[in-house]
Amino acid sequence: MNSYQEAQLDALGDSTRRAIVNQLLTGPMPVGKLAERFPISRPAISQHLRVLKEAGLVLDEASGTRRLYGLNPRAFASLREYFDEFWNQALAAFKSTVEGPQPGEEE
Amino acid sequence: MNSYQEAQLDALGDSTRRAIVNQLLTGPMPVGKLAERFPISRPAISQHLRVLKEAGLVLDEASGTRRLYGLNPRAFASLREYFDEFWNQALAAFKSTVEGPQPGEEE
DNA sequence: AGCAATCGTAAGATAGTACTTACCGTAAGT
DNA sequence: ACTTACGGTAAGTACTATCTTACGATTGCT
Repeated sequence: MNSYQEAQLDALGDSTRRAIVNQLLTGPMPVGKLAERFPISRPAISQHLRVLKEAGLVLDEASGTRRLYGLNPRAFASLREYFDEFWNQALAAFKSTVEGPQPGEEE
Repeated sequence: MNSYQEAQLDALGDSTRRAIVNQLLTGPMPVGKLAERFPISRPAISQHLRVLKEAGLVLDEASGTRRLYGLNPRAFASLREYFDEFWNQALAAFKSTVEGPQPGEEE
């Protein structure tokens, strides 16, 4: 029900950002190191990281001239709960269909 | 790890499609009825439904001249498991950071 | 202080995606 | 058979987001 998931799902709607997140699964990483593993430029990675950060999916920490980015476990716990709840409701909606579909209900 | 989630997250990366999914949470609905509740045209809804269907998030069933669309509970169960697994790994990556961050590990 | 390394941001170009209008096919009703 | 209702598809347009290049700011090193 929360509106946080809106931004999170928007952020995960891009395959490059999902790849970044997967890369961070091995542990925090500075921007440059991260960009080396992708065929796109470092600023592009930086922009993606901003989106992920605004969505709360990643956390950043300055470390000298570098900046480490890592996953935010709480965000993924939140998403898990979201789909847990969603699955329950979807199942209920589905079952009510099988038992008695009322397609032509008026507004 | 499955590639199914790729298409599913792509599909859920659009706010209109998320709104459609939320609408279907109350039960299956024909396309026209669904389109009435949105400020965009029926073909637009139809196109969104195609994306959702290809991602396996919704199921459709012909009913006379109408076509009922409903949520696919299995897809959301799959997403829930995905984030469950993901959360575990993210947590592990996060903990290993706190205990001993190795930022300058060479490629 | 000067230099090198790392990263964020701005501006512009490119590509992708969503939307509309128009059209066609199919099913039900008269 | 004709008409109406419903929905999918095609083509074209508009918008949004992604990417690149260029620049500036901050930190650490000598």
